[in-house]
Amino acid sequence: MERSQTEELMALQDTLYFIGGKWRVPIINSLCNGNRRFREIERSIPGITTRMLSKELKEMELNKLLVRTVYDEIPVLVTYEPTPYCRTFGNIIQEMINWGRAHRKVVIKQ
Amino acid sequence: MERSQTEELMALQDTLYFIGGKWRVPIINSLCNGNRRFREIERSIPGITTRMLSKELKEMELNKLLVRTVYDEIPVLVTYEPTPYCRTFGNIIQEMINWGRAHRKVVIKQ
DNA sequence: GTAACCAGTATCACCGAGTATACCAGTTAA
DNA sequence: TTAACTGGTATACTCGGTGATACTGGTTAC
Repeated sequence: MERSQTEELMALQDTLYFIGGKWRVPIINSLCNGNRRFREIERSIPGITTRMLSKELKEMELNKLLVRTVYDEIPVLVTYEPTPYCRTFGNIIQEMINWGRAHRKVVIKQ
Repeated sequence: MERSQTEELMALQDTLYFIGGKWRVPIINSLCNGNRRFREIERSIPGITTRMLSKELKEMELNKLLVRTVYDEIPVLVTYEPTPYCRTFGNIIQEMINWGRAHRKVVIKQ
């Protein structure tokens, strides 16, 4: 019981660390919703800057959360494809959406 | 479809905003695990400082996530009790624990 | 020819979440 | 009487995540 409480907490904190900042989860969600191109993802997340999106996508590629592909067409075409690993986060995102809907209220954001 | 994607994103971002920092979710988890007293909660979350715990608990009381009760015993006894509203976050926490367990790996934290 | 799109990069600057450390008044156990 | 516990408060500091803004090189549509 004492032991399992500690183990639970560690798992929880790993997940929180993975979530990290403000944009990782919305980006995963956007990818899972079928958005693939840079500007497409950008438009699907109002408020995000190209800088933050670019930074996150790079990190997510390193962490095997997505595959970036450059097609040698003219003009150049770049796609971001979520990996199966990325999609394992789907349950949490769904629960977050459910909770957000259920507890909709006035929330002051900056 | 376009509309529902936006609505989904808003719900998601509300939840992320609610989670806020590093400590809110571990504290909710600790309360849901039955911890009630200040030092008890503090000990259940290695790494947290009294300052952060105090700050979070105050905010959570304002947000009706917990009820703080002072018992006029000697010595004074203070308890923090999670509200039903607080407990609605349980599903997300459980999913986070599940994900963290499944994707256990070396994660560099500071 | 110019405006708008794509896929980003480059700087600069901020600010607040989080850390570190010390302290307090009261109580209890050895 | 000294140490350790309870339930916190006070002060100072840091640092990195984020925002704002501008720019690039190429392409396409009007």
